[in-house]
Amino acid sequence: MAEAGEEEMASVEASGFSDMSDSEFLEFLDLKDSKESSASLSNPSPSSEVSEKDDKPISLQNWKRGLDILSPMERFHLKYLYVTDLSTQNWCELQMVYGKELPGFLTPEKADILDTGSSIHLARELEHHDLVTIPITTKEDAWAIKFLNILIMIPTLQSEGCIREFPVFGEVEGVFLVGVIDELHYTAKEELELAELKTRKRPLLPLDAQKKKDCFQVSLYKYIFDAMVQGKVTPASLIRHTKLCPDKPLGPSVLRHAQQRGFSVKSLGDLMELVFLSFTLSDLPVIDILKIEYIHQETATLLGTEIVLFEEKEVKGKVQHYIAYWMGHREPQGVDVEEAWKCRTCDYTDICEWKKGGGVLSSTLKPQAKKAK
DNA sequence: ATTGCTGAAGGG
Repeated sequence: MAEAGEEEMASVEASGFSDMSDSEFLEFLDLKDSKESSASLSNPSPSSEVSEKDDKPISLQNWKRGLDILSPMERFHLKYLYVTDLSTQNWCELQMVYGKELPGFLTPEKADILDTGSSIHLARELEHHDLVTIPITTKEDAWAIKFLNILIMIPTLQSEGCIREFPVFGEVEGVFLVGVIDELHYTAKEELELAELKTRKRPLLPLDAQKKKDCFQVSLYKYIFDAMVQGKVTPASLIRHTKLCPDKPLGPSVLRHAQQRGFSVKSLGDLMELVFLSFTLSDLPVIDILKIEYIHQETATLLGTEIVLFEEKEVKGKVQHYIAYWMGHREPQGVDVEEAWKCRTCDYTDICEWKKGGGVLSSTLKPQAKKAK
């Protein structure tokens, strides 16, 4: 697309996962699982290999499935969550679950609003730096690009004072979270400020519920970012959660690009170490200020600004509650009655079992959550 | 493959 000039920073974009839509696995009632389990139950061979090791024999895994229903993390085949998974969970947990089960199920009107929002964000990003498209084939390549972006962006923040679309990741309350910070910059008072832009279809201030969700989102970013600069996010933790292969060869286009940027790396593991060092040795502060700006999509008028008070214990408590669902320790919940107005604009209102049950999950919806031990 | 895999965020 565009080449990087001398002072210009080019953020790198990966391409190559375009076939993802094929894997729209609809495991709504997961009939397949019950079949498998009965088959493997009649084939018991547990005594010899029943161990607490990571490498459980396949038969044991199936056997376990039959007795115990999978947690949502397992059922959706997820190794990690996005920050926005948790913030949409804050809006309505059940809506988020339906969104995972029926991906791409949105009214055209809503999709339009989202698209407009994306375009505005992209335009802002392009004001700041160019994008370079790099073909990739593996997830290791994709993460390598993410790491290269970080390696370029940290010094840029320190020298130019502003970066956009900064990737963050780390373990939070036992689950690995991945996200992208809209903007980081230093203020006149040398404070590090996170700025999140939210665009709105109608020129109105957001409701409290909207603000609450957005505040939670930026709080999560700070939570993760701070952990990164404090050296708490290690390559080992990253590898354990994402199951990335640090020694798998990187694609030629990725290697070429890394060299172009002056990084003499040969593997993903090398890049991880560099990123870890860059985070811990760059004198990056923790985030001082969390700011959200709401603008009108059509006119770009500023509708309001929120400065978010970061309350670590509260954020932590919320995350624990949300993660409990993902780990299968509790059932998903819909909104409280006083927030039932949210159902009016929900795309899943017709099928929602919470709504039908008037505030309890009807038993027909899904497998019961796994009991907490 | 008796299996595997993930641009994140995009608003309400």
